[in-house]
Amino acid sequence: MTKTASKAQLSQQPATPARTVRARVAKKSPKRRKPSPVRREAILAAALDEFATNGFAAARLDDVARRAGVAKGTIYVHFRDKETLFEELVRSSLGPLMAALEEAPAGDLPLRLFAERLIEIFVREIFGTRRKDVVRLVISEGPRFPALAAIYYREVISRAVTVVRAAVQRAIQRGEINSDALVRFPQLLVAPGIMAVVWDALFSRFDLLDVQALMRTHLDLLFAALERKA
Amino acid sequence: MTKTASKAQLSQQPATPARTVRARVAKKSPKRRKPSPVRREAILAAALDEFATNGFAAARLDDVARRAGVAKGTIYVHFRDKETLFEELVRSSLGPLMAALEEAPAGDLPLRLFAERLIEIFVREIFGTRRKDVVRLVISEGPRFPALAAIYYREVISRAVTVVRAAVQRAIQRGEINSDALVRFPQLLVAPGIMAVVWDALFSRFDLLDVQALMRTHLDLLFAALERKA
Amino acid sequence: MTKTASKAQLSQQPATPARTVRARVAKKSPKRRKPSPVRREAILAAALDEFATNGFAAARLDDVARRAGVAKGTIYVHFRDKETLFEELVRSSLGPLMAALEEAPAGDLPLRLFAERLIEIFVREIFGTRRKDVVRLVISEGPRFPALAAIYYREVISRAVTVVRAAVQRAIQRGEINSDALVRFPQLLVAPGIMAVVWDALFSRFDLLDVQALMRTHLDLLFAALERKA
Amino acid sequence: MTKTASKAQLSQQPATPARTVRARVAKKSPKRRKPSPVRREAILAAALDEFATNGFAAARLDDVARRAGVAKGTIYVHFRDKETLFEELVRSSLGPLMAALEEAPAGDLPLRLFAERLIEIFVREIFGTRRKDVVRLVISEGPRFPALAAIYYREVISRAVTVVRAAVQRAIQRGEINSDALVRFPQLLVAPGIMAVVWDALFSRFDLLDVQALMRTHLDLLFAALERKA
DNA sequence: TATGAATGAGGATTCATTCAT
DNA sequence: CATGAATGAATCCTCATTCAT
Repeated sequence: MTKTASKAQLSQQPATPARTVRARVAKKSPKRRKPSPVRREAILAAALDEFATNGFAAARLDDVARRAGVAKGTIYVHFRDKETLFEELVRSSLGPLMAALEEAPAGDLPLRLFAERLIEIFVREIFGTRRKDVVRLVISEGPRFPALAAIYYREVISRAVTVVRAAVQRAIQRGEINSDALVRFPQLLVAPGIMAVVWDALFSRFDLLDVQALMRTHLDLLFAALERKA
Repeated sequence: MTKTASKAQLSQQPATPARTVRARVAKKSPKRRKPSPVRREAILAAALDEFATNGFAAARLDDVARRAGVAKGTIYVHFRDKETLFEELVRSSLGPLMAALEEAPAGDLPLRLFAERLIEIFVREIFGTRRKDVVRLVISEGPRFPALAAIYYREVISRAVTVVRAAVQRAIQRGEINSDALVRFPQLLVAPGIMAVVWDALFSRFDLLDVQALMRTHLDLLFAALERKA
Repeated sequence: MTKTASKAQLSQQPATPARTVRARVAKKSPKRRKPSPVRREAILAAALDEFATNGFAAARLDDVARRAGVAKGTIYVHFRDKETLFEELVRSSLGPLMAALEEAPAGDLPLRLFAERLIEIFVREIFGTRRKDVVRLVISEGPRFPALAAIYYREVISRAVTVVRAAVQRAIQRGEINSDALVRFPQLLVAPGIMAVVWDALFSRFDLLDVQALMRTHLDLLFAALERKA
Repeated sequence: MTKTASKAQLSQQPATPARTVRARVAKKSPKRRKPSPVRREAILAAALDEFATNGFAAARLDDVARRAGVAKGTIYVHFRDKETLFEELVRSSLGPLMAALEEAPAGDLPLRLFAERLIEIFVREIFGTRRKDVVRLVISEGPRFPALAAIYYREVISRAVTVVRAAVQRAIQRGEINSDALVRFPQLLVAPGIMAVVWDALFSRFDLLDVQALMRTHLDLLFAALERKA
C-alpha cells in the first residue's frame, strides 16, 4: 500500500478535522501560561487561520494574537515581524514535505505506482490538511515575497521536478512508456492538483470538486496516453 | 427699509478664521484635461498595474492616481471605492471573454479542433495579455471577494464548463471519443493553463515556461488517451 | 386684533406646513432652467434644509445643489462660498423680522397687549415657520460665526431689548405695573420661547410641547406677578 | 534533516522591499507615561475644549490629541471613534448631575426653597463650570445625535420634569401655591437658565448676563405669581 | 519571557472649490 | 450664467511595532 508510506513524518500537523478550521475561538478563560514552544505553535496556527482568511496584507496581528490566546507583544518575542511570521509559517508547514520528497524511494517503482503515490501524498497531506491553505497562500502572496517564492522553488519545486523527470526517464528506459511529454513538462503531472486548490478556494461554494476522483481520472487519462504512445 | 440697511455691515468681524472654513489654494495644471471616458480607462489600467504588483490590500490608490495621471479624488468620481474599482477592473477585463465564449461555434467542430481553438484563445487572449494578471488577481483575491468569485463563477466558469461538456458529449455521440472523463471533469481541459498562470507568476524568474508548447503537449496527451479509449 | 398686524411683511416664506420640511426631494425631471433670482431662492431654501438637518459643518453643498435642482457650480455663481451662503441664509430669513420690530407700534399699547403681540409674532412667524430652524442654527453655529452673532445681536437682540425696556418703562410710568424686573432682565419675556425652540429640536420626539399654551401660561404668570407687585 | 537545512537560506532576496511591509521608525518620547485612567481624563478634557470651540463636526481629533498630550492613536485606545468620544464626554459630564438630582431631598421642602436649591445647583454646577459647554453642545449637536438626545431626555430631562411636578403638586396640596402652571409646564422653571446658556455663548461679548441675578429675579416673579393665585 | 497601552506613519475617503466647456 | 468633472487638502481611523512594566 502506498498509503502508509512516510506517514509519520508528514502528519506533523494534527490532521485538522477540516471543519475546525474556522471554528477556533480565542480562549481567555483560565490563562495558564503555556510553555514557550507551545505558544510559538499556537501563534503559527493562529497566523495560518488569519492569513488564510484575509491574506497577508489584510490579516491583523491583533487577531492572530487573540486567536492564539497571547498578547500582541508576544508575537514579537517569537518572530521578528509580520513578514517573518509569514515566512516561518510557510516553512514550518511545507518543510516536512520536502523531507518526504527526499526519501521517496521512487527509483525502482513502476512509474504508474510512483505517480499514484505522489498524487496520494498530495491529496492526503496537502489537500486534506491546512497545508492546502499554505499552498494557496504561497500562490497568492508569492509574487510579493520573492524570497519565499525562491525558497519554495529551490526546496520544493525544482526538487520535485527533478525527481519526477528522473522517474519518468527510468520508466522510458524500462520500456514502460514511450512518450517524453512528462520529461519536457513534468508540471503536467500535478497541474490538476494546483487547479483543484484554486477551484476549492474560489468555487467550492458553488460546485464541490471531488479531488480524489479528479486526480484518479487524471492519472487514468495520462497513463492511457503514455502507454498508448509506448 | 431696515431690511437692506443691515447688509453693508455683514462682513464685520472676520476675527476668527474659524474651523468652519479652511483655506483652499488654487492649483493650475498644465495638463490638458483628457475626456472623461479616457480618464476612466487610464485609472483602470493604472489600477491593474498596481493591484497586480501589490495585491489588492497593499495597493495604494495614491499610486493608482499618480500612475493614471489624475488626482486622487478623480478616482472617486469614477468608482465608488477601492473595492468597486477592483471589481470593475475584473469585470471590464474578463467581460469580453464571455462574449467570445458565447459565440464560439463549438457545435459541429471536431472536439480536437474545438479544444485547440479554446486553448488558443486562452493562450492568446489571456496568457498573452494583461488578462493573465487579472486571472491571477481573481485567484489571489477571490476568497476575499465573494461577490467577485460568484460573478466569475456564474459568468465564466459555469458557462465554460457547460460549453465544454456539451462539446464533449457531442463528440462522444459522433464516435470521436469514448471516454466520459471530460464530462465528469471538464476542468482537466484547462488545468495546465491555470497552473501555467500560477507558475508564471511565481517561478518564471527561475524557469520560464513555454505555455504554447505546454498546452500543445497537454492536448496531445489528452486526445491520445481519449481516442485510445474509443 | 393683534393677529393681523404686519402679517404681509412677515409671512414672506410660505408658511411651510411643517411636515413638508424633510419631504423635499430633488427633482431632476424636465429641467427647465429657472430664472436666476428663483434659483437663488431655491438654493437658499435647500441650504436651510441641509443646514438645519446636518449643521453647518456637516452639510454638503452637493446635497444643497441636488435639493435645489441646480449644479454644484451654480451655488458659487450666487454665493462666494459656503460660509457666505450660510450668512445670507440667516440674513434673508431674519431680516424681515427686524423690519417688523421697527414699526411695531409699541408705544401706546398696554404692556400686556404689547407682550401678547410680541409673543404672538414669535409663535406665528418664527415657531410656526422654517425660521424656527434658522434661530436654532444661530444658536448652534453662532459661536463659530462671530460676525453672525454680532449682526444678530445688533440687528435683532439689542433692538428688541430696547423696545421691550421702553415699553416696560412706559407701563411703569402709566402705573400698569410696578416691578422693574423686565427692565433689568427683558430676556425673561422671551426665555420660554428660546427654551421651546431648543426643546422642540431635541425632545419633541418624546414629549411634544404646546408652545402656544406654554407662552400663554408664561404670560399669565408673568403679569400676575408684575401686577401684584404694582 | 532537510527540515533545518533550508533555514539558513531564507533571507535571500530582500530585493523588493515590497509593499508588504513599510519601514517604521522608532520614536523615543521623553514624556513619562501617565497612568491610563489619567490619560483618558486628559483626552476627555481636551475633547471638551475642542468640541466646545469648534463643534463636533469641525473639531479635529488631531487637535484633541495634541491638547491632551497624547498620540493620535491613543484616543482610539480609549474610545471607539469620534462619536463615541463625544457621547462619553457628555455622559461623563452630565452623569453626576443625575445622581445629585436623585438625592435631592425635595419631599418636604417648601416649594420656594426647593426651587431655589434647584436653581442654585444649576448656577453652581452647570453655569459655573465646563458643564455649561456640555449643555450647549447637547443643544447644538443633539439633533445629529438622536441616541444622545434620547439618553439625555431619559436620564435628565424626564427625571427632572417628574421631580419638579411632584414637588409642585405637593406644594399645592400643602396650600403653598394654587396655580397648576408648573404642573403643566415645569419647563418654565428652568427656561431662563436655558436662555442664559444660549445668551452667554452668543452675546456675552456684547452684553454680559448676571445669571445669578437673572435667576433670582425669575424666581421672585414666578413665586409672586404662584402665591398670588393661591 | 510576556504583556498590552501607546505610538504615529499610512491610506482611504470626503468635499469645498475651481474652471473648461 | 450654468454646469459638473476634476482637484487635492484635510481628516478619520488602522495597525505594525515598540517598550515600560
